[in-house]
Parts: sequence; C-alpha cells; structure tokens
Amino acid sequence: MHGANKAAFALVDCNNFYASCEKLFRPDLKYTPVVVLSNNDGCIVARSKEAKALGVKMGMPLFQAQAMIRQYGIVCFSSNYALYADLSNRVMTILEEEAPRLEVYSIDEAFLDLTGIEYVMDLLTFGKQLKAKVDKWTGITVGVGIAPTKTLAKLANEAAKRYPATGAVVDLMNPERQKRLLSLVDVSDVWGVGRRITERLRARGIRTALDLANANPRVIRSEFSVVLERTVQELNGVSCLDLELVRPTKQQIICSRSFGHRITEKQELREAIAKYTTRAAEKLRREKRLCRVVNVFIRTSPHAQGGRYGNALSVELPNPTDDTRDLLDVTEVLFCRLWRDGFRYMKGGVMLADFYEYGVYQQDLFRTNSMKTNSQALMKVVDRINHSGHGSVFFASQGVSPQWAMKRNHLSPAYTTKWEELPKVW
DNA sequence: TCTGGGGTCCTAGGACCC
DNA sequence: TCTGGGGTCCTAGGACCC
Repeated sequence: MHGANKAAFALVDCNNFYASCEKLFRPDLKYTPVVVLSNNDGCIVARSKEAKALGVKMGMPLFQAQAMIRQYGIVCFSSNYALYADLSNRVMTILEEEAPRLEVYSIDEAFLDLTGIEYVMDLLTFGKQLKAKVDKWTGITVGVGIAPTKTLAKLANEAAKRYPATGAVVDLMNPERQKRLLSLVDVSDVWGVGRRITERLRARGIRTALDLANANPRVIRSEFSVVLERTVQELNGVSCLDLELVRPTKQQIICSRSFGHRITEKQELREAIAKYTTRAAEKLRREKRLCRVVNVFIRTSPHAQGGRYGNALSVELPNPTDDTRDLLDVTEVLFCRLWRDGFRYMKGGVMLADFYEYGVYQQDLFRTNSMKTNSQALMKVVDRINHSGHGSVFFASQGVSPQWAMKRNHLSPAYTTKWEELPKVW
C-alpha cells in the first residue's frame, strides 16, 4: 500500500464504570465489594471487581442477591446518572486531547482513530501513555484495545481485561496475534453476535471467533444478514465500520420507567405519563427538533400473577411541535383511551418520533398553525430553570408530591456538583 | 413483595403507484 | 393452465448494544 495509512482503531473502556465512580468518592470502600442498582433499585447493573469475584451476576434482581449481600457485606448504590455522566465527560475530554478523532460510543467507552500515529510512536506505547493519563487525572482505570477494525479493537480490549499481564493495553495490529486470540475467544464474545445468532452459528459448527472469521462471507450474508457479514470482514482485518464522529440525531425519544410501586389509581398513572411527556419534550428541544408522532404505552408486569394488560396508542399531529403543552394535550387523550380499571400497572411511557428541523416542514393547509404564541420563548425559560439545579417549574398535571416516583434508597450524594466534596485525586 | 432503560439497524411484507 | 413487474414507503418485529 503506497501512500495509504493503515487504519488503526483503539477502544478505550472504563473498568466497572458505575461501581468505580461510586468508589472514587468512598476511599473507605476501596477493597469492598460494591454493586450499583438499576432504576427503582430493581436489578444489579454494575459490579466492582470484588463483587464479580463473589459471583454476583449482571442483571440479577436485587431480591435474589439479598442473601449474598448480607453474607459478604456488599455495599449497594442506587444509580446516580448525573455523577456518571460528569465523570464520563472528564474521561472523554482527556481522550479527545490525545486523539481528536473520537467516537463516544457509550457512557464508558470510546473508539479512537489512531491512523497515522504509528509513524510517530509505537501504538502500544501510545496506548500505555493514554491509559496512564486517564488513570492519573480521573481516578478511573481504563483498558485499551488497538486493532485495524472496530470489531477487533473490541476483542483486543476484552483481552486487555482478561489477561492482567498485558497491563490492560493490547496491540492487536499483527495478523498472527489476531488469529491466535480469535482461536481462544468464544463466538458469543464477538461484538454483534448475541444469544440468538450464537445458537444458530453453533448449529453450523461455528464455535470460536476464528471459526466465524474463516466462514464464507457470502454464505453468512445469505443465511444471516449483511450485519454479520460485516462482522466476518472486520474479524479478518477489513474495516467496514467507520468512526461515527458526529452523533447522528436521534430518530426517536423514549421516556419510560417502572414505577416505585404498582399503580392502581388512574390519577396517579396520569401524572406519571404527564411527567414523562414533560421530560421527553425537554429531550426533544435539546435535540433541536420538532416531532410529529406521539406514542403512549402502559402495562402491568409481565410476571404479574393476576390480570395482565399492556397497550400502546400513537397519534400523528397536524403540525410538528416541541411545545410541552401540545404534547401534554395529546398524551392525556391517548392515556385516557388506554386506561383500563382493575389492573396493577408497573410501567408506562411516552415515545416521540418523526422529527423535523425547525422551519423545514410542510404546513397542514387545512388547519391553523397550532404553535402557540411565544411558545419558543416560554419553553426556553422553563428549560433554563429546570437545568439550573434549583427547584423546578413544572406543569400542574404532573402532580405535586408524586407517589409513583422511583425508589432510590441507596443514592450517593451529588459529589461532583459540590466542589468541597471532590476527592483529592482531582 | 421484589425482575432496567434507552437506543440502533435490518428485514420482510403489505399498500400503493405507474 | 398460465392473473405484470418494479419501485417506494411504511410498519412490525427481530436482533443487537451498553
């Protein structure tokens, strides 16, 4: 290859991210097993190294883990997304300084484009320096996997985690090393291969990542999908997935939550739906979009012993809007049509879809413009107050002192918003 | 008693059009 | 005997991810 740089990606991933965030502010828990719970303290969604070693499983319902928690003195935290988002930003900022072309893939992971860096510095050395810098400046430890494709970078990152001798940094640019690692990895550990596809692959005798890499891409395409075909190419070092540098605008916005307790009163569920509508409208305005399709759903627990009920309704608005009041009008009507007496509701939510940019939509000629007077100015004020961290302006339909609010019995304090409480490392 | 939330992409099939 | 064929749009559902 003349003139063309060989593509190189790094995947940087924070170790046990939520649990690490909590521990950062609790040095007394340094060697204590810690878990972080999902909304409503329902499931375990993150585990510290110690908790993993004790056999606490990801996604385990809290009630099933209670015995272990007592037995081993595991410390539980309710999820505190404001804290995690803040620490994530710190990590991403440092990564961006070292490798400006980066894709923030999730709250605790980023892909970096390292193409060309090999001419300046050995990639393994670069990775080690990057890790050291993030560890030192944030107190969050990361693993780094480097490879010619994103899919291989993911595997390199897994290996960095699995083999302590690597110092949590693995350079998988070399094809021989790729083959050796692929032969050791179960096919289910490949990025993009989930439970279903694993089963189907196994039925065809494809068990390791190397088996999948050696499969015929055309056959994989016809028997599975173009998605899996790309995976095969990527495992062979042919890059098919580029960095997504600019976050594509959302196609839909969902606000839903399981309730802190089962809801049987219509008014209570109505308030919850209004609250989700309000939150969805905020997200919509942050995206700088108008929406045209609104969907509301409510349901009982799928595990409910008594009657089960679940239903959803959508409506298309005459004109796209981002006005909370327009959306509340609509979700209220949909909710009333969905509601049935006599069930114990567990969950409800609001979904917005069919987005438009400001001023770029076809007016409905047979209706007057439904945008309310001064709507933009008013919504801006409401958003500003709600993001100021002091109290909130809310719409009366949300109710004043909601009974349905999330259970968060183990919430950590708002560390990162109070300067005095920041740990020394910062 | 108690089981997360929020997304993405792809495909198949039906409706509709010319 | 033999019922057009191809394109587009939309939706539902499946599969995956963190």
